[in-house]
Amino acid sequence: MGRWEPDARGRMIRAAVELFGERGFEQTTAGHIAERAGVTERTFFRHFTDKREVLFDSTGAMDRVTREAIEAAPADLPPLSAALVGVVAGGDLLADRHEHAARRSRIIEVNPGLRERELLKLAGMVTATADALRARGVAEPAASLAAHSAVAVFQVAFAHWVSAEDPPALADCIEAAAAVLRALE
Amino acid sequence: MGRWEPDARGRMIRAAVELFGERGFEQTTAGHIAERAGVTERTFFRHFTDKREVLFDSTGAMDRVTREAIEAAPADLPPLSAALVGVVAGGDLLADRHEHAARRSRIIEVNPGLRERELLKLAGMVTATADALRARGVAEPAASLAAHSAVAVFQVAFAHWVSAEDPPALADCIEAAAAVLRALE
DNA sequence: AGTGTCGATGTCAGTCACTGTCATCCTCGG
DNA sequence: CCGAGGATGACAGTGACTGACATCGACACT
Repeated sequence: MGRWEPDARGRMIRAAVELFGERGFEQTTAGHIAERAGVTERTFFRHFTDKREVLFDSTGAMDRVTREAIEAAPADLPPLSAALVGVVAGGDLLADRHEHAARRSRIIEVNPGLRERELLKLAGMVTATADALRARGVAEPAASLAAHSAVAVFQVAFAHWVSAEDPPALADCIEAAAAVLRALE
Repeated sequence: MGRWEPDARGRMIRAAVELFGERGFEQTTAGHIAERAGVTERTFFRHFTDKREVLFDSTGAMDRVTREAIEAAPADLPPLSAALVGVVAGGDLLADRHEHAARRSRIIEVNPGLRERELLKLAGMVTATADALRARGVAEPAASLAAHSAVAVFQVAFAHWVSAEDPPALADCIEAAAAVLRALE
């Protein structure tokens, strides 16, 4: 690996979060981030496909965990329940970092471009969930609809969790939202 | 309005769809579109906030129609049903333009940036729907969840409708998807 | 030690999306 | 005939992102 300072990627992520918090996303250039991280702008773009992506580095892991949890769920669990098991497992990756999640959400919230990217990541979660459901034999369009519903539950629960002063358990937020969804007519 | 050729906006939209179809989105510069439309690049950006936006000019109208349909729906209709009335009404704006919708979708489908923008527009539809539901007295998080569900139904139904060789009625696709959603466990 | 491969980085030049600014030009009302 | 206003053209500038090429240092192999 490194003959230079190690963990260049991590340094860039931290630098970016700091700078976005200090001066805002748009006022921060890729060069600023690179400079604070002690690398070149070119290196920044070798690690992240775009300037936004630096805030979404862990979404791949969430997709994977979600998928695996659904695969591991009891075979007789109905589609929506299985999908919810998945998003709960994915949410667990954030559960103990409420502070960090809140700071990050505050940055994303105020920037349309970043919200757009977040939606793309959520769409990726929908795809992962639907794939995993199909792998258990759930047919279309039930798989996609269950996946969309579960991720919607996640979104609503996450938004509530993040904005809460006294952080409840994310899993509880998800369960509560799921209960409301099931009660819908 | 115009002392120059009228309908500059419409010309740019048509030019853009043509060029995106001919050479692809990324290979088409804003200058190309402007040139074919007989205007300046600067003028293009006066009409559209971004290069992508030229493909999403009618989404504002869909949001409005969706909102109005929900307002006009019977007061005793439960949240999800009311939301579905909304997206059906919104879908009606596209119902008789299957060919155009299909061509547009083909362009969007293959470009991550355009899919991202589409997701933002769908998120706008969720917001419009949730707002309209709250205006009828539906509380949170039920309003958001019903809105998300209805738009998910719309997405799934629209995707099926667009990819169908022999175009069925979009409203029927939506109803069918809604039935599957309600049968979920 | 000597050497060569290889992955990660630096350097540089270039394209294109997008913006601010200012002059210009119809179109309409007076 | 004249002035205000809206839309456009012309132009310069910033910043995101990319491609090509040189470099450096760890590691393996000899």
